[in-house]
Amino acid sequence: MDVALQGSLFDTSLALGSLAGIQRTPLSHGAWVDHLPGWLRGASALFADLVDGVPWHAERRQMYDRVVDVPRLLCFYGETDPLPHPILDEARTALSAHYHPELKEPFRTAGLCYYRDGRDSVAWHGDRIGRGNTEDTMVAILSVGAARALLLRPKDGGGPTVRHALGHGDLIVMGGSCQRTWDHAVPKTSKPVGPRISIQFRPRGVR
DNA sequence: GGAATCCACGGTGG
DNA sequence: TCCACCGTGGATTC
Repeated sequence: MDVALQGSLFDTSLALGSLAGIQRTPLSHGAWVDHLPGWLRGASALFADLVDGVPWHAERRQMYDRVVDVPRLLCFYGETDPLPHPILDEARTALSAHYHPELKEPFRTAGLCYYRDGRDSVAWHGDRIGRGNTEDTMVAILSVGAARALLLRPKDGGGPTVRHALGHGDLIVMGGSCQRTWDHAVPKTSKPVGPRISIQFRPRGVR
């Protein structure tokens, strides 16, 4: 029996739901985005464990005439690193199975980002794997904590910006040519917003 | 007048 | 070697 059917007694327990309700948004150039709000129930427990349990790195970066703080905290888990929470192993396994065989190899790495408040952000980019790599790669993102906007727009400028709200326990998967032909960003916001952690699963490493 | 968008800037890693 | 990448702040547009 699906735990989700057992009723309110377990509403706050940490568990993954079914992936059956994923909504796919087709984009131009053969890109697509899948969205499943509230995939992870009890996400507050995961958020709290990650805040305390992950060895977050603050990075600095040379940008023109000065060194600036990267506007988020980071931690990367390579394919041989144990993930910081068992539910993340479950998520990675479930996602690898669900997206097979379109996903040609399983999700292996996990990149974690901690957006402390509305001043934290990530600029427009596509997740490339290596230089000059033209192979399409799928990225699955689990988002916990405060809701933030994920913006997507085509790299060639030929189309409108697409906006997704990333809420507590939501799953977003970018696939097809998305990393090659589209950029995405989490912009800063002046609205008061709490902290958010994203967990990005990929088949192989990106820092 | 605040929010959203665009642009220029250049050292660096792959 | 060489070029795409990345964050900020000012200008511009609503």
